[in-house]
Amino acid sequence: MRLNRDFFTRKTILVSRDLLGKTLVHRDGENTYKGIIVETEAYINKEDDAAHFNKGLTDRTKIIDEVGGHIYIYNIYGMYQLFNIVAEKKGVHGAVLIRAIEPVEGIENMYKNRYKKPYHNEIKKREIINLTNGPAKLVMPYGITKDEYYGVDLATSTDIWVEDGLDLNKEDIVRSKRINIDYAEKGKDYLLRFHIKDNPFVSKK
DNA sequence: CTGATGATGTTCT
DNA sequence: GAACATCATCAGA
Repeated sequence: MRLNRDFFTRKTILVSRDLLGKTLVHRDGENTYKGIIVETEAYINKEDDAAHFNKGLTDRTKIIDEVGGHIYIYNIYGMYQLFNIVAEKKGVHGAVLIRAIEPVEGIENMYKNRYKKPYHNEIKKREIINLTNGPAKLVMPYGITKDEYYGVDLATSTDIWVEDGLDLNKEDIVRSKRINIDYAEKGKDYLLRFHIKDNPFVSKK
Protein backbone atom coordinates (compact mmCIF):
# COMPACT_ATOMS: atom_id res chain seq x y z
CA MET A 1 0.00 0.00 0.00
CA ARG A 2 1.13 3.50 -0.81
CA LEU A 3 2.33 5.71 2.05
CA ASN A 4 0.06 8.70 2.58
CA ARG A 5 0.49 12.17 4.00
CA ASP A 6 0.14 10.99 7.60
CA PHE A 7 3.26 8.87 7.26
CA PHE A 8 5.43 11.80 6.16
CA THR A 9 4.14 14.45 8.55
CA ARG A 10 5.42 12.69 11.68
CA LYS A 11 8.67 13.52 13.44
CA THR A 12 11.67 13.36 11.14
CA ILE A 13 13.45 10.68 13.15
CA LEU A 14 10.42 8.38 13.02
CA VAL A 15 9.95 8.96 9.31
CA SER A 16 13.62 8.19 8.76
CA ARG A 17 13.49 4.95 10.76
CA ASP A 18 10.18 3.79 9.31
CA LEU A 19 11.27 4.35 5.71
CA LEU A 20 13.58 1.35 6.11
CA GLY A 21 12.09 -1.63 4.30
CA LYS A 22 9.70 0.54 2.29
CA THR A 23 9.69 0.52 -1.51
CA LEU A 24 10.57 3.58 -3.60
CA VAL A 25 8.67 3.39 -6.90
CA HIS A 26 9.36 5.46 -10.00
CA ARG A 27 7.35 5.19 -13.21
CA ASP A 28 9.04 6.64 -16.26
CA GLY A 29 6.85 6.11 -19.29
CA GLU A 30 6.66 2.38 -19.74
CA ASN A 31 9.50 1.63 -17.35
CA THR A 32 8.91 0.95 -13.67
CA TYR A 33 11.66 1.04 -11.08
CA LYS A 34 11.27 -0.42 -7.60
CA GLY A 35 13.71 -0.86 -4.74
CA ILE A 36 13.75 -1.33 -0.99
CA ILE A 37 15.10 1.55 1.09
CA VAL A 38 17.87 0.06 3.22
CA GLU A 39 19.67 3.13 4.64
CA THR A 40 18.52 6.63 5.67
CA GLU A 41 19.70 9.65 7.63
CA ALA A 42 17.61 12.22 9.48
CA TYR A 43 18.42 15.95 9.45
CA ILE A 44 16.36 17.63 12.08
CA ASN A 45 16.32 21.19 13.35
CA LYS A 46 18.17 24.25 14.60
CA GLU A 47 20.23 22.20 17.02
CA ASP A 48 21.44 20.01 14.18
CA ASP A 49 24.29 21.95 12.58
CA ALA A 50 24.72 19.25 9.96
CA ALA A 51 21.37 20.14 8.40
CA HIS A 52 21.39 22.47 5.40
CA PHE A 53 18.49 24.42 6.83
CA ASN A 54 19.79 24.96 10.34
CA LYS A 55 20.53 28.64 9.65
CA GLY A 56 17.27 29.23 7.83
CA LEU A 57 15.98 28.38 4.40
CA THR A 58 17.53 29.52 1.12
CA ASP A 59 16.57 29.10 -2.50
CA ARG A 60 18.16 25.66 -2.46
CA THR A 61 16.32 24.45 0.66
CA LYS A 62 13.00 26.30 0.42
CA ILE A 63 10.94 23.13 -0.18
CA ILE A 64 11.74 21.99 3.38
CA ASP A 65 9.17 24.46 4.64
CA GLU A 66 6.47 22.46 2.83
CA VAL A 67 4.40 19.69 4.36
CA GLY A 68 6.09 16.27 4.67
CA GLY A 69 6.20 14.11 1.55
CA HIS A 70 7.83 16.58 -0.83
CA ILE A 71 11.13 15.72 -2.52
CA TYR A 72 14.25 17.74 -1.72
CA ILE A 73 17.08 17.11 -4.19
CA TYR A 74 20.30 19.09 -4.16
CA ASN A 75 23.63 19.16 -5.97
CA ILE A 76 26.79 18.14 -4.20
CA TYR A 77 30.47 18.06 -5.20
CA GLY A 78 29.68 19.47 -8.60
CA MET A 79 28.61 16.21 -10.17
CA TYR A 80 26.15 14.43 -7.89
CA GLN A 81 22.58 14.81 -6.69
CA LEU A 82 21.21 13.50 -3.39
CA PHE A 83 17.58 12.49 -2.81
CA ASN A 84 15.78 13.57 0.36
CA ILE A 85 12.20 13.42 1.61
CA VAL A 86 10.76 16.34 3.58
CA ALA A 87 9.19 15.36 6.92
CA GLU A 88 7.02 17.07 9.57
CA LYS A 89 4.09 19.45 9.19
CA LYS A 90 4.25 22.53 7.01
CA GLY A 91 6.54 25.14 8.56
CA VAL A 92 8.43 22.58 10.66
CA HIS A 93 11.80 21.77 9.13
CA GLY A 94 13.15 18.24 8.80
CA ALA A 95 14.32 15.97 5.99
CA VAL A 96 15.45 12.40 5.42
CA LEU A 97 18.36 11.53 3.14
CA ILE A 98 17.95 8.23 1.31
CA ARG A 99 21.43 6.75 1.41
CA ALA A 100 20.98 3.28 -0.14
CA ILE A 101 18.43 1.08 -1.89
CA GLU A 102 18.20 -2.59 -2.82
CA PRO A 103 16.92 -2.95 -6.41
CA VAL A 104 13.79 -5.08 -6.84
CA GLU A 105 12.22 -4.34 -10.22
CA GLY A 106 13.49 -2.73 -13.42
CA ILE A 107 17.06 -3.79 -12.78
CA GLU A 108 17.91 -4.08 -16.47
CA ASN A 109 16.90 -0.47 -17.08
CA MET A 110 18.60 0.63 -13.88
CA TYR A 111 21.77 -0.91 -15.23
CA LYS A 112 21.47 1.00 -18.50
CA ASN A 113 20.76 4.30 -16.75
CA ARG A 114 23.70 3.92 -14.42
CA TYR A 115 26.41 2.52 -16.67
CA LYS A 116 25.24 3.77 -20.08
CA LYS A 117 25.61 0.35 -21.62
CA PRO A 118 23.19 -2.54 -22.21
CA TYR A 119 22.43 -5.16 -19.61
CA HIS A 120 24.22 -8.36 -20.55
CA ASN A 121 24.47 -11.95 -19.37
CA GLU A 122 27.67 -11.82 -17.39
CA ILE A 123 26.99 -9.09 -14.88
CA LYS A 124 29.39 -9.02 -11.98
CA LYS A 125 27.84 -9.10 -8.51
CA ARG A 126 29.88 -6.02 -7.71
CA GLU A 127 28.16 -4.09 -10.51
CA ILE A 128 24.72 -4.85 -9.09
CA ILE A 129 25.72 -3.82 -5.57
CA ASN A 130 27.26 -0.71 -7.05
CA LEU A 131 23.99 0.31 -8.71
CA THR A 132 22.38 1.75 -5.61
CA ASN A 133 24.67 1.42 -2.57
CA GLY A 134 25.22 5.14 -2.02
CA PRO A 135 23.17 8.34 -1.88
CA ALA A 136 24.46 9.78 -5.16
CA LYS A 137 24.41 6.42 -6.91
CA LEU A 138 20.78 5.50 -6.39
CA VAL A 139 19.32 8.54 -8.20
CA MET A 140 21.10 7.58 -11.41
CA PRO A 141 19.61 4.10 -12.03
CA TYR A 142 16.19 5.40 -11.01
CA GLY A 143 16.40 8.13 -13.63
CA ILE A 144 15.63 10.82 -11.07
CA THR A 145 16.95 14.36 -11.62
CA LYS A 146 16.75 17.57 -9.65
CA ASP A 147 15.23 19.48 -12.55
CA GLU A 148 12.31 17.05 -12.85
CA TYR A 149 11.69 16.07 -9.25
CA TYR A 150 12.64 18.93 -6.92
CA GLY A 151 9.49 19.71 -4.94
CA VAL A 152 7.38 16.82 -6.28
CA ASP A 153 4.98 15.41 -3.68
CA LEU A 154 5.39 11.70 -2.93
CA ALA A 155 1.93 11.60 -1.36
CA THR A 156 0.15 12.64 -4.57
CA SER A 157 2.44 12.20 -7.58
CA THR A 158 1.41 9.63 -10.19
CA ASP A 159 4.94 8.73 -11.25
CA ILE A 160 6.89 8.58 -8.00
CA TRP A 161 5.83 7.37 -4.56
CA VAL A 162 6.72 5.10 -1.62
CA GLU A 163 4.83 1.92 -0.76
CA ASP A 164 5.04 -0.95 1.69
CA GLY A 165 7.86 -3.45 1.28
CA LEU A 166 9.50 -5.56 3.97
CA ASP A 167 8.16 -6.02 7.47
CA LEU A 168 11.15 -5.50 9.71
CA ASN A 169 11.74 -6.58 13.27
CA LYS A 170 13.21 -4.14 15.73
CA GLU A 171 16.47 -6.10 15.77
CA ASP A 172 16.85 -5.70 11.99
CA ILE A 173 17.33 -1.94 12.41
CA VAL A 174 20.73 -0.49 13.26
CA ARG A 175 21.09 3.09 14.48
CA SER A 176 24.42 4.92 14.17
CA LYS A 177 26.23 8.20 13.50
CA ARG A 178 25.74 9.93 10.16
CA ILE A 179 28.34 9.80 7.39
CA ASN A 180 30.68 12.59 6.30
CA ILE A 181 29.39 15.43 8.42
CA ASP A 182 32.52 16.07 10.50
CA TYR A 183 32.10 19.79 9.84
CA ALA A 184 29.09 19.77 12.22
CA GLU A 185 30.45 20.39 15.70
CA LYS A 186 27.28 19.52 17.58
CA GLY A 187 25.51 17.22 15.14
CA LYS A 188 28.34 14.92 14.16
CA ASP A 189 27.76 12.47 16.99
CA TYR A 190 23.96 12.36 16.81
CA LEU A 191 22.65 8.85 16.16
CA LEU A 192 20.49 9.79 13.19
CA ARG A 193 21.48 7.16 10.65
CA PHE A 194 19.39 4.03 10.23
CA HIS A 195 20.10 0.95 8.17
CA ILE A 196 18.96 -2.64 7.78
CA LYS A 197 21.32 -5.03 9.52
CA ASP A 198 23.56 -7.06 7.19
CA ASN A 199 21.96 -5.76 4.01
CA PRO A 200 24.59 -5.87 1.22
CA PHE A 201 23.44 -2.58 -0.32
CA VAL A 202 24.15 -0.45 2.77
CA SER A 203 26.81 2.13 1.83
CA LYS A 204 29.20 1.65 4.77
CA LYS A 205 29.52 -0.43 7.90
C1' DC B 1 40.66 -6.18 0.41
C1' DT B 2 42.18 -1.11 2.16
C1' DG B 3 43.20 3.81 2.06
C1' DA B 4 44.41 8.05 -0.60
C1' DT B 5 43.43 11.21 -4.19
C1' DG B 6 41.42 14.00 -7.83
C1' DA B 7 37.19 15.33 -10.30
C1' DT B 8 33.83 18.99 -10.67
C1' DG B 9 30.46 23.07 -10.33
C1' DT B 10 26.58 24.94 -7.43
C1' DT B 11 25.80 27.34 -3.29
C1' DC B 12 26.94 30.45 0.12
C1' DT B 13 30.14 34.04 2.27
C1' DG C 1 37.00 32.06 -3.01
C1' DA C 2 35.90 28.09 0.04
C1' DA C 3 33.08 24.42 1.20
C1' DC C 4 30.79 20.40 0.08
C1' DA C 5 25.19 14.89 3.38
C1' DT C 6 30.32 11.66 -2.92
C1' DC C 7 32.29 8.50 -6.16
C1' DA C 8 35.64 6.25 -9.39
C1' DT C 9 40.07 5.01 -9.77
C1' DC C 10 44.53 3.60 -8.52
C1' DA C 11 48.40 1.86 -5.69
C1' DG C 12 49.71 -1.29 -2.31
C1' DA C 13 49.23 -5.49 0.39
